[in-house]
Amino acid sequence: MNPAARKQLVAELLNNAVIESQEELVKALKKRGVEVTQTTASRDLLEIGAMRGKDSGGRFRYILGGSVTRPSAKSQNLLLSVVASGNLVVARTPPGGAQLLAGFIDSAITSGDLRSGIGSIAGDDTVIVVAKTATGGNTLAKEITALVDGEPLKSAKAVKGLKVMKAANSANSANSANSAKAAKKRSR
Amino acid sequence: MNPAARKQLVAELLNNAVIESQEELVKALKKRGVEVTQTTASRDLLEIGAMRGKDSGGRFRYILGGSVTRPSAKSQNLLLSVVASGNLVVARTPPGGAQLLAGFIDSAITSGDLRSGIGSIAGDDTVIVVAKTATGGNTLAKEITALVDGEPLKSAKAVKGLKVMKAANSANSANSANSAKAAKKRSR
DNA sequence: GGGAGAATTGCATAATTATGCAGATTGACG
DNA sequence: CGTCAATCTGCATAATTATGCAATTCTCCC
Repeated sequence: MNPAARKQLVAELLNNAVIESQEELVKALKKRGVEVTQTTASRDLLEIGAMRGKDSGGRFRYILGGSVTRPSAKSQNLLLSVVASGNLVVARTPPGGAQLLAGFIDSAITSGDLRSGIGSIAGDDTVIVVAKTATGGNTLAKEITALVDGEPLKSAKAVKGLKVMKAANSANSANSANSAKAAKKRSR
Repeated sequence: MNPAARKQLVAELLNNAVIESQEELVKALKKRGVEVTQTTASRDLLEIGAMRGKDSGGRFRYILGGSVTRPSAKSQNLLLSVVASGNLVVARTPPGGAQLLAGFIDSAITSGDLRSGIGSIAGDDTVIVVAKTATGGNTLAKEITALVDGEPLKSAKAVKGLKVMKAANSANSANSANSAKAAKKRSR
């Protein structure tokens, strides 16, 4: 059997069965009439981008990972998804991109480009934006999407009396410490 | 150093640097004042669901896995309490464990295991999870509890007011202070 | 305070995976 | 057909990772 076809078979096996080790892969291949050693199994797995880890059941397993690379440039794919619920919007970013997006959103709020938002708080890859009204999440989500997509939402009218939300006045001490850390990172 | 905090640090390292081997992880941790052996590094990586493979450049690399692999939150006592308020859920973890739990929750949301949640945000020992519907906090709290641990945790009960997060007791406060100090050293 | 039991960690080592090297196989070309 | 170059494969072994076990530390709880 030629190597390309064998790799294809390995990929199918990984998707349709639990392969816990290379020795197990060797056996699975043998059962299908393909005899190779652990050496070749190792090479095949590396070449098709398989990865090994433990699944939810605590067992080892090889899987075919997607892209191994993590985005480092946060300019293009900064906003991965936007979902609204009630007065909140949850925006997703690549790991580490939340602070940047939050700053962008805060800036838009201050400038009046995001009229229905009153502030945001960022973690590592998630930003929560608070809408002005109790049911304003949907509208806000659309505004954020449009804004990041480059739609000009320009408005010279500043929102009055609104301020970037800080959790420092929260009743919870631990949470305020967390938020303080996040806020510090957002210096601009 | 607290194991949960160390695991969070490991997760950050994996996201922000190329870690090619466990020995390299040991060195990276040492540079940040955390001294452990390869044994502990191996266990940490398995418990946070890291996987090893080759990236596009042909180098080995550990990454945090996606849907197939997930952290064993239960065995780590990662989830201390869950309370709901309106469309929000507040989950508490040991100091430094919030990022880890949030990753676990986000993974569950992405994979569809947490259907009533849309996203989470983490501080140091607190995670806020947003429910899909305006009153979905209660349901979400139950789902989170069931997901992390087959049986309900102690006092995983929803409350109505916003004063849901009780301040940590004295012992925990000390730990939180230490953890906050450690967190300050971390770059992100 | 102090004892019981759980959790954490490192050592030594088992288990597993990766790789240098040499031989085998294939395909192109004169 | 013979030769060369490239690819593929397995063996032996290096490199790396996982784990049993005992020692230590932490957590309750009385």
